[in-house]
Amino acid sequence: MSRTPLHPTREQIELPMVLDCLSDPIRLAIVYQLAQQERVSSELRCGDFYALSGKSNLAYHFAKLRECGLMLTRVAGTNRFMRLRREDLDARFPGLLDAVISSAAKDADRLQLLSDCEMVAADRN
Amino acid sequence: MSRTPLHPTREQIELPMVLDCLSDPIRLAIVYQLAQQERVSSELRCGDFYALSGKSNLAYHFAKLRECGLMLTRVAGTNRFMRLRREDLDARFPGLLDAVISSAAKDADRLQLLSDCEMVAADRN
DNA sequence: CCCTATGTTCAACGTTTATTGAACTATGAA
DNA sequence: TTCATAGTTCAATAAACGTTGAACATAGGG
Repeated sequence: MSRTPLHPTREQIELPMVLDCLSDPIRLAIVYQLAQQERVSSELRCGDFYALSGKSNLAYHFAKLRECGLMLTRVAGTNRFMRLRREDLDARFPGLLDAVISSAAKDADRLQLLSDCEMVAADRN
Repeated sequence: MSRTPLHPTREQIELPMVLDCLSDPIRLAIVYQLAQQERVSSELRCGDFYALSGKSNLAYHFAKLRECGLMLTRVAGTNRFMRLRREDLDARFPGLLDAVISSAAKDADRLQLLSDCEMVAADRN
């Protein structure tokens, strides 16, 4: 396991890659949940998303989210804590992330977004 | 040639499909150019985009843009006039289209966006 | 030390995607 | 009618994508 995964610099974040990353339902759900978590200013672990897919598939999506600059991974022991790159994204593409998040919230029932209770349930597991 | 291509209703427009559509550089350039054209409240023909790719490839991208609900095609003689579905998109995903357009404008040099002169040049051809 | 928990990496697979050129359709003009 | 123009459709190709399970790496707890 590499110590700290590579992330692009703020200027290296590209619009098409970000949009492509957000276009996958699982990745959109991950980003959405990370955005919800921002309000409590804490991070989430990979295992918090097992309700969405298997861990190997999640690792694949996490890598995509990191490579395109949407999220940041911090290694702590055997855990990886992740959070949105809110400041970088707002600087590069003002209003974009919020528009996507609130659009996703409007369609929460169509998109397989994890509710808070599902998150807690996955957490208990 | 079918008389009028099928378009999804406003409610059928899905966020992941829209984001995926916008994630392709050619389609993003098309949408960007259509957004510029909104200011003059006129439409654009398929041939106005020949600078971006060949016409068969453009027809493929136009179909994608229609199917995901981003644009509308009106048949007039041998021409097809296209415009953004601004009202529907703003109703479904408030602020999203504008955020994408202005983000694209900021990165105009990285993204292969057609400038106005290139549009005119392609038009003369 | 061994065992478990947490994630990543790899190979394999089937699917979808973007791109190309050729064939086709339909309209309008001469 | 004939010809040119504007776009679509089709078939073929190569590349990228998402998903799966097995193997691997690493850290912490007994």
